[in-house]
Amino acid sequence: MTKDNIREYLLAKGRELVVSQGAAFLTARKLAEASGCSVGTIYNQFANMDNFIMAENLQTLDELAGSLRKLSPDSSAYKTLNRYLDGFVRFVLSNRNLWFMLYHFHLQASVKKLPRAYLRRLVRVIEIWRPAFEEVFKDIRPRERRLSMQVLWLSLFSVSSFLTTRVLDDMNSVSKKTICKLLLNTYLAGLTALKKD
Amino acid sequence: MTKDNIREYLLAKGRELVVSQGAAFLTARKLAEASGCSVGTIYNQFANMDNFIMAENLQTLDELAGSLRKLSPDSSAYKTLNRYLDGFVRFVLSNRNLWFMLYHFHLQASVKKLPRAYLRRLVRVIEIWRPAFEEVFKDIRPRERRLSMQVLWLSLFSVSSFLTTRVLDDMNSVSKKTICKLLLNTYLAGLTALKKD
DNA sequence: AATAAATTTGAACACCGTTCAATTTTTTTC
DNA sequence: GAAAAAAATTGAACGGTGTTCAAATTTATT
Repeated sequence: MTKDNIREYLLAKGRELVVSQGAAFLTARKLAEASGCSVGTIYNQFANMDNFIMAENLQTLDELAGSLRKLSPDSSAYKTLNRYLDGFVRFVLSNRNLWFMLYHFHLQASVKKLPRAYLRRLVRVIEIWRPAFEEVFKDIRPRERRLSMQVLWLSLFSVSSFLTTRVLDDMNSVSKKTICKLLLNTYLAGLTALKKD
Repeated sequence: MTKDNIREYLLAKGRELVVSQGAAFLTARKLAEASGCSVGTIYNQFANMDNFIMAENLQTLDELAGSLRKLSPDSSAYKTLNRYLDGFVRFVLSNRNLWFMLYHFHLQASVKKLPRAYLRRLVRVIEIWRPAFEEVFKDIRPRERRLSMQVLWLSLFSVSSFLTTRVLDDMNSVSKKTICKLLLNTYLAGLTALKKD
């Protein structure tokens, strides 16, 4: 822990805490203790804890993007979209605590305006889907296609908050992945049907 | 404020605070001051603040259900579904702070199991849509129809969290209502298309 | 070695939910 | 109506939270 990477060190330690103990465990004092410094040092690196959490969340979104980018295209653009969905669901389920924190903060902070950096990351994730999406719906007008894509992503992103919790287990007998696949493919089928008019 | 309706009085005052100042303003001490009692009295009526917030949320869900039930059917079941959506969006937008608290708590508490009373209210809202939904998709097998209905409701409910915030304003040029209508109708079109196979 | 700059520290502040012995109010009994 | 018993209310106190900032320490410069 040299002085030029304290920031990264704190982020790494904070990530550990969230992964192992949950987002609620991430407090200034606990982070300080885990990192072997005082609370003041944290506030030297980050304006406040919300900013720290935001920095963690940016990392999480970057990891998601990296994870999705690693996926190779399937035989059809349609199948590729499903592959991205699989990757998305898998990422959320294997990073439950991090994703929960992301969403929790998202909701908390979004009362005000969301930071540009955060919105940029969200857009970046959409951009990964876009080529496949555009190929499947190349005969839809760009404006509408763009909107449809955003609404689809918004739906999946919204529903993903429930993937980190037990709610869906109580309400439904099918798996979380099945729910997401049903949502995706019904929506895509709807777009396909509507474009024929 | 007689002793047999302290509970209701506290809930009413709490509601006022949330509506006018936001969910973050609802603390034990502020509620006590606004209600003209001490914090102890609140804890006499509610085991903890989470339970209090839950009680508020149950009220909110009941109000939503009441508001939807007031809507008369449209000329077709399909249009009726859209009417319910309108009512839902309108309710959320005109009760932003209450809905935000509902969702915020939902997420917070759902790390554990959600209370039966809460799940019952959610089911109650779905039940309002069901007749219209079943009429539109009467030739889908009951099992799949039920699942599709739940996934649709889950999507709308999830997305609704964003209706209370400014996120959608930043990402999109269209109105929030348009987004929800697009989601609903594309999904319904998808179901219609898929059932023909 | 002495000075200057930068960094780290952690007690202190104002909040938060929550508890519970002591007080006040209400009810019951005589 | 007075006295005793039961019930309800109170609010200081506890341990926790984010955050601040003067003082101590470390690092860099002269």
